[in-house]
Amino acid sequence: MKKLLDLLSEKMGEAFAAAGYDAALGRVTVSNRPDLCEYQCNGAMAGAKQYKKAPFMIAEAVAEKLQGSDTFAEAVAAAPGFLNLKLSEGFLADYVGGMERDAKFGLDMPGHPSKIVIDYGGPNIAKALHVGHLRSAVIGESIKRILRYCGHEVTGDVHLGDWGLQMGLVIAQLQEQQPELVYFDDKYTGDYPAEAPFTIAELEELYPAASARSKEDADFKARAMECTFRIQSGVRGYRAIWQHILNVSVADLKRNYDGLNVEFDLWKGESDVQELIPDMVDYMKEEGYAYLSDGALVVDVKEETDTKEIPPCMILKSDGAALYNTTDLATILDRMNKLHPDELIYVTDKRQELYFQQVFRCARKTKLVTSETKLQWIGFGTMNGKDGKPFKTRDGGVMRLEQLIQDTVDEMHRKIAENREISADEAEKTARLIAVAALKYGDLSNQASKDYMFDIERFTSFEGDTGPYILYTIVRIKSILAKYREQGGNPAKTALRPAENESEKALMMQIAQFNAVMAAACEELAPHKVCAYIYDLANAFNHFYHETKILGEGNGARKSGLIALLVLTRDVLETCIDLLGFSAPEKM
RNA sequence: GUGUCCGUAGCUCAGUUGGAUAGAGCAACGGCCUUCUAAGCCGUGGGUCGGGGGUUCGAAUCCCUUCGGGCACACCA
Repeated sequence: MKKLLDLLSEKMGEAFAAAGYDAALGRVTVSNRPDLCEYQCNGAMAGAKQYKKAPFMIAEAVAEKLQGSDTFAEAVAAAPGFLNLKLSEGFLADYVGGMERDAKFGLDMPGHPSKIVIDYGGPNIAKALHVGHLRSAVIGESIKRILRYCGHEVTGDVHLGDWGLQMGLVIAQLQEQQPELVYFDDKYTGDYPAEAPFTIAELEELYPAASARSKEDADFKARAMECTFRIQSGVRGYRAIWQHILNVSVADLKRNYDGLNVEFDLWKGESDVQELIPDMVDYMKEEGYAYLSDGALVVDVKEETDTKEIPPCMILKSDGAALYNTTDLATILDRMNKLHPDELIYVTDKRQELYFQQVFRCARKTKLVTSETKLQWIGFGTMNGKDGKPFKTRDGGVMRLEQLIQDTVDEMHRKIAENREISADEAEKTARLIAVAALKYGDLSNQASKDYMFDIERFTSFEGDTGPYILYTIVRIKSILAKYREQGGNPAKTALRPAENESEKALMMQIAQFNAVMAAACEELAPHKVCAYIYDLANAFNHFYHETKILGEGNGARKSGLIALLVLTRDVLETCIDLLGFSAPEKM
């Protein structure tokens, strides 16, 4: 379906043309003066100079052409040259009715869907997820869902940090604590146990201990590097223990991401592309892209138009070792070979902007990607505490993500329990659902690129622009529909009718924005636009709800029309929150 | 130093890509439940859009300048 504003602009353009002016002037926007009109067109003012006429004259002439229109119930010229518009209720009902019958509420699917790989999450194995991982997961997941909803073919990859010195450190520390483990016996030739010799909790203890120790104990650091070398050169005991670490970590990561409704299609990591590196490096050398600079192998990525110095992209360190860039480039190569994507999207901390600029330029220059491949990077800001500085625990440490979620669930649980009577089991489930909504909405309602302030009090509040408020609105609708069914009604057999009061019309107009908002959110990879939209929609609904008796409506046809509007509102809201990555309970 | 992003109500944030009187929420104050969830709704107060110039019929939005802050600037990821 055409977007409502495009449709209105077309009609307006026809009126401009009929009055002898350029149809392109007929662009219609939502009114910024709701007291005066519903929609407006400012084209008369824009065209005044071109036609050397007073804008008001143009507006009047155009308004004249719109009299008797079946689209606009009202079209009047206002000084100095605005065209103030009100929609015909019948036209609006037809439009919204069209949405109702469409599986995607009037959102057009692309002629050629894009094949997209989105890289987000980026956890390290053997380390607990912390609050820094929250944004990548939440934003990436939402963007993935939005792109998918808009008709693209999207693959989400978690891109594990499962290679390098961090692995060696963990294993060196384990060897220190349990030297008797069979994995460390070079003479052992039998099978290794299927069961890991540690739990996730024990595993998470190893890295901090090893990291601290390596800073003061040179011998230990040397052993860690030796361990790293052994894993990387495939010594079987070390590979076996590494595999255990991977398995135990991934199982725990899945559990954590599950709790946040975050799902990855691929659980690939840095380790998966290591074997591609030697050939890739050779290729870059042979083709003359890479050269030695201060001992390191680099590819120049400067461009004429740069306003600042862009350092070259480093491929190998001066000691010949690969680094993050190398792995990321090899990953691009791997994805291009296996998935043939049209587009690659990365969701990372915004501090990595320059880094990704280098990697992208390098990938393009060295033809790892085609000239058509779209490379997009989305940098997100820091989650700050109430003091405006990066979020920390009370004692200044890094908070585990699990803890943050649990705190939010507890807070939610407390609020639910004090206001409503529900069973303990129900309360726990509902608290978790609302907590996830509170966290995600609190994050996603901000522009991703900006820092934002994490405030558990505010996010878990049922008042204002919050996740819980959105859920509450949905639950309210569900509650009415449930009662309607109890009374013998069937919401599926209802039909929309033209609005009969202002708040009902306002609700319908808000619903009608859906496809435009979704297209913009998809185009700009901007979940916060979906948040802003459902907040407006929830407000429009609550206003309508307050003014309109629904179940008490005596006129059967009208009641049926109202129920149909409720169903549509609920469906649009639930579709949107699903794209944000959370869901609503039946009751709360 | 270079580059980049940001500065909007006491606080947290929007601002439809240049339009009318700059909007929400929180906090404060006042009103609305015998009626579909009052976790709601309605209303009041609160602003030289960091400052200064410019472009334009018209600027929070575009350009210049200045102040203040965040971040990044090849062998970490």
